[in-house]
Amino acid sequence: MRGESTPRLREALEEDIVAGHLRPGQRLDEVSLAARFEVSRTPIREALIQLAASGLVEIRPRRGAFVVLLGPRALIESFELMAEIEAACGRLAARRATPEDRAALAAAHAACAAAVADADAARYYPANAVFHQAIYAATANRVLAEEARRLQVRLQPYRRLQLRVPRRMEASFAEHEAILAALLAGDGAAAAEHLRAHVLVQGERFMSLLGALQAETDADAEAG
Amino acid sequence: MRGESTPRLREALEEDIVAGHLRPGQRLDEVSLAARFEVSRTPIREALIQLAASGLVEIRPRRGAFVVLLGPRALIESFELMAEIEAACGRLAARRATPEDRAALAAAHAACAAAVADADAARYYPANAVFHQAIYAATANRVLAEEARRLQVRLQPYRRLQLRVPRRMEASFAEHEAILAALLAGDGAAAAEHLRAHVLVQGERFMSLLGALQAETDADAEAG
DNA sequence: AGGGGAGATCTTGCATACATGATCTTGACT
DNA sequence: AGTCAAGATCATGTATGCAAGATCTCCCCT
Repeated sequence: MRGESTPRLREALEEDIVAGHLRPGQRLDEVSLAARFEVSRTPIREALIQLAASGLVEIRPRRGAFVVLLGPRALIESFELMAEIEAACGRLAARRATPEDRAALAAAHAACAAAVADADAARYYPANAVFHQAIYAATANRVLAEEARRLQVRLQPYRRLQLRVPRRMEASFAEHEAILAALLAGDGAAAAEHLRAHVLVQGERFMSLLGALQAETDADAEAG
Repeated sequence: MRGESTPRLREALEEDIVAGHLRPGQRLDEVSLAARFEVSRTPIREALIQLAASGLVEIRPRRGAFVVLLGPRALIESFELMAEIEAACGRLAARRATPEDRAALAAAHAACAAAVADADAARYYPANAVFHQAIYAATANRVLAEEARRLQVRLQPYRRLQLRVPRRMEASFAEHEAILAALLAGDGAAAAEHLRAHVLVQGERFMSLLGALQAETDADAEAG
């Protein structure tokens, strides 16, 4: 067997979780996964441990591994942390962005604009992620950028639901405009504030959506 | 063998690294560790993977595990990230600290004061860590607090060297006074600024210390 | 004498085996 | 009929075995 199957497994599982193929709360059985990927339990276990460390999976001793299901409180707190991290990125990026960084930011913003023009939400969300990653890169701080990226991945499974929030895409894009302007103007404080608000409002809208979905689910449960 | 040896191993290794028993850059041989802890390689491997995820260890494929040795650039970036995280903690803690949180902050500060009065650096540094953790706790955001704690642990092996910076303890304590005052006054912006500066200055002093030590080592190498 | 390469040795990465704790099933009792 | 307990069943946690890559050594060649 050629080596290095663990990284492949980790990426495949991460992809499945982030893409929503594996739902939050779902149990991840080592034996089934081993069968599915045609490897032994050992590399599966190692991949699961890594995913647990990155916050996508929770391992309960002797009980198994589960796709992390963030409760309302943990979700709020995670969005708050994300808001602070992104604000920090904005502060630093505004001061340090190189001409290349600025070009990348503008290009990512343009990609978002194209998606908005086509009202193509399925294209907007990846473009949005790229825009944010361009901000991380412009901080010239890889440790910070990596931290931001990890949090982004961790929240990805929940962001997907936002596709259902009406007119969220247009609102998000308008916020991006203000963020980009502040960044290009080198105004760190403004960029930080716009980013903080941008992420927090996402979190809030998401939470209210979650409440609506929960009510819906409860109603279904009663009806059924 | 009764189960659950991996968490114990992880903590023991983390302790050894943070306490400086295992030096940055040192190789961690699975077989030796297994012999030392009287377990098989399997739980050792799993503990190492977890430590790699928390940033204390680096695993190079097919090459083995090494205690992470942050280069100058990564160190600067890590301190910068820490400064931003702590600033965020300060902002939120100033607004949200409960009476219990305030009491804990005051108590931690008093412990620092006692160590300063006795000029006892060995006691000051743990007390300092407790003070900062009290700030994290006061944010009422466990996700953020956990993130801060993880970074604190990650930088711990390097902070130890600061014991050698002259009058650093007094300077640190003076900065704590300003931080505590802002927190108790509910002034989030001031608390954030004081904390950011506090951590950044730590990082800067640390880096210059590192430069001095490096020069010393080089001189020794030439002399030897 | 120094550098490079072939073979030996060692370590990691993965597979498999086994034991213990968790879960599920079944049956008895209230 | 419902509940609880004991046994069966199963999954996890750990140990051990094995193959392949990395490192080290030593010798040959320039």
